[in-house]
Amino acid sequence: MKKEAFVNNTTVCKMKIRAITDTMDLLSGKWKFHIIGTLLEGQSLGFMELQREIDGVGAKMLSKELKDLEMNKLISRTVMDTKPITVKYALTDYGKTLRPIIDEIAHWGVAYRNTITN
Amino acid sequence: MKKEAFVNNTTVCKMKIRAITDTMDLLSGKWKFHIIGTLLEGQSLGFMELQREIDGVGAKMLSKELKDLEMNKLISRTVMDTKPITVKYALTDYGKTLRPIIDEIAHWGVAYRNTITN
DNA sequence: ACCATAGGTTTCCTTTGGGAAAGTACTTTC
DNA sequence: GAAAGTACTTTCCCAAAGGAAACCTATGGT
Repeated sequence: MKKEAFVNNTTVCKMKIRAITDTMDLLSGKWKFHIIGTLLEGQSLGFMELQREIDGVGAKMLSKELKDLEMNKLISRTVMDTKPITVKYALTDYGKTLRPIIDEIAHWGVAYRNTITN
Repeated sequence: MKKEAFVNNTTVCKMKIRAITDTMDLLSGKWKFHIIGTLLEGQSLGFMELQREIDGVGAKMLSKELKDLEMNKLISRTVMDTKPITVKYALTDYGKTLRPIIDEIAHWGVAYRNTITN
């Protein structure tokens, strides 16, 4: 008798696994959590503002990650009719639903730091 | 006057950003969420069991990710005195504290799928 | 002897991620 | 008219991630 998966073999678990994969696909990369985290605090920020806020990010990566997030409808990109031209990035209502995830992760990270430093 | 970061420049925000970085460092890689998610369901599993449960993971990556997680005290590795030798992996109490994160991510992923398919 | 099982490690290879710097285009300020 | 600011894109390059397959040790079954 050949052995097969059993724990993850229920419909519920398969859904859960797929859900985790889906979410992490959207949020993969070094900067997405930082961008979303920053936009959760800052409401609406320009490109250069974001680059200043997010320590270490280069223009290329920021540009690319913003595009990814925009494609997935998590953030909006609005070109303002100002001189010089400015662009503002903000979370969509949909993107804002990520707050619980970000908060859980931040919360865990704080607790983690307290644990290892004691 | 040189422009500087302001949104992320408070002590609270710096802590939050660092916390997110910390957490994601521990959980980076393609398989860690899957391993933890599976162990949250399965309690205690052997190497081959994990490989069967986690669709697509190769022995090398599984081995490496398990080592990473063990080093960070998120899982335990126990060699059993059986013949043939077996090893069981389980979440530590500390690793179990990741459940809210995993659950939030899974929950969001399910909602996400419902959104895009409508 | 031969195969299957458990639990890996090692080698080789390809793909992806990511950074630095330069280039584009337009506008305002000195 | 030169510099500097906004908002990128493009190119070039390197390092890290990840997969496939072979290999290793050991035991038990037929």
